[in-house]
Amino acid sequence: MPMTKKPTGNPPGRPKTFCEKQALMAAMEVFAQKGFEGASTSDLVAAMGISRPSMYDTYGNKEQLYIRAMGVFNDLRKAGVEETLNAQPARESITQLLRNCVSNFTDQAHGVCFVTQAPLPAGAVSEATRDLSARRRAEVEEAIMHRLKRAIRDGELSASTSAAKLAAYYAVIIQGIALQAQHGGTADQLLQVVDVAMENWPGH
Amino acid sequence: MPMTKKPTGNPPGRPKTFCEKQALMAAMEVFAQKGFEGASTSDLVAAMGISRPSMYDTYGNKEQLYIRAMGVFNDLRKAGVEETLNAQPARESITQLLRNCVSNFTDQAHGVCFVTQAPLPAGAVSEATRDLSARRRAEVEEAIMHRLKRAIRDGELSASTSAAKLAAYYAVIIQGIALQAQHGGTADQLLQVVDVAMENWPGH
DNA sequence: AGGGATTTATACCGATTGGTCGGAAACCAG
DNA sequence: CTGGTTTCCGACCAATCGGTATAAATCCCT
Repeated sequence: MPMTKKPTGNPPGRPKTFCEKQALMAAMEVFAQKGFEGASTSDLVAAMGISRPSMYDTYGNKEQLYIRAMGVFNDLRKAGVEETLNAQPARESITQLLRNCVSNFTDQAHGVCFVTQAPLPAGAVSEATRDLSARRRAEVEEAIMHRLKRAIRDGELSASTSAAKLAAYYAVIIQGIALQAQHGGTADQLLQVVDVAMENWPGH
Repeated sequence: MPMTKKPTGNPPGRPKTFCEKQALMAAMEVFAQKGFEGASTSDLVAAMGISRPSMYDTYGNKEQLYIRAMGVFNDLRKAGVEETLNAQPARESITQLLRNCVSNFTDQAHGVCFVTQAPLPAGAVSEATRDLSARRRAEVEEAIMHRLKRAIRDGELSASTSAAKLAAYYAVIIQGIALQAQHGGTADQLLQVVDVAMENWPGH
């Protein structure tokens, strides 16, 4: 009986020399700071530590890489938002959410272009990607709305409160904070804005 | 006595065949809709109806053209804001200002990139231009603050009101409305946000 | 008519963009 | 070893970017 080598179970072919998820995180940071058009493929592959053809082999093209990166960004963001929203009573948790936005968005290293970036330059990206971007961005507003509805069910807010209106309001505040932070607004200034914004919590 | 022709008073050389201000308005619209990087020189000269060298001869380069266009945009905007702010009592005029922002920013043709555009891509533009952009953008907040201070002097608002904090708050609301509008928010939704935002006018 | 001044626009520049080709290199199974 | 399969990456591609050189065209004034 001839001896046969035990199969390793490894996939055939030359193995990858980099971690796909790790490279994706690096790409996400570049996109988050420079935006879709501002991030060149050269920027991206340099940050990812791989060659340009490797990027194209692995992720397809720049737009698909952006979609993946945006997915990671929004997954992380959504998880953080929901954790914040559920850690305390409604009013306190939303206050904390806004404060977290201030510190995140005024943190140079954070990168906020996935939040502020305009409808990805109309011609530069497919319509499907723009839709996806809009849908994912709306998740934060939805999370706030769900939290408000729960607060109404729990009796924290009166049943006459419009959760949708209030959620849209806080979403606008968050976007405004993000934009103002990118334009040079300081954390101190924006925390005061948060105070003002929370003064009209239903029931004074 | 020889007859001498009467001088026309016109400048020497071939006369311009286009109106500088008109071309500048066209450039402003392109920048307002596409942003600095998104607007290529080809886009610009096409909209301006002139050749590329004419643009460079007249305005210098793309960045200086942007500065001029931003100047026009902010002059017009500031004038409109101040007119709105002074037409009525403080609370009503600020309500109107926010509503005007909603209709302007949700109007496809208006173009809002001078408002939302991030700190002009760090490398693409000189530091001086970024500073100028930040300074001019702050004018709206200043106009609101002056209006609030006047309201305090006039007794419309209590002397304990912080005009600076409140102005920063409304500025954030405006930026948030601009961004949300660019991301697909409708006028109806944003008008409701304006209602909520105005509910915390000092003194209920 | 002719000289000086200025604007015109075609045609071009080097640099950078997103994207690809094709061969060398590294793994598997037999 | 051999052949099949996959990844790796230097070199290249056409297109576009912001910006310019050049020469014809058009005006003023004498």
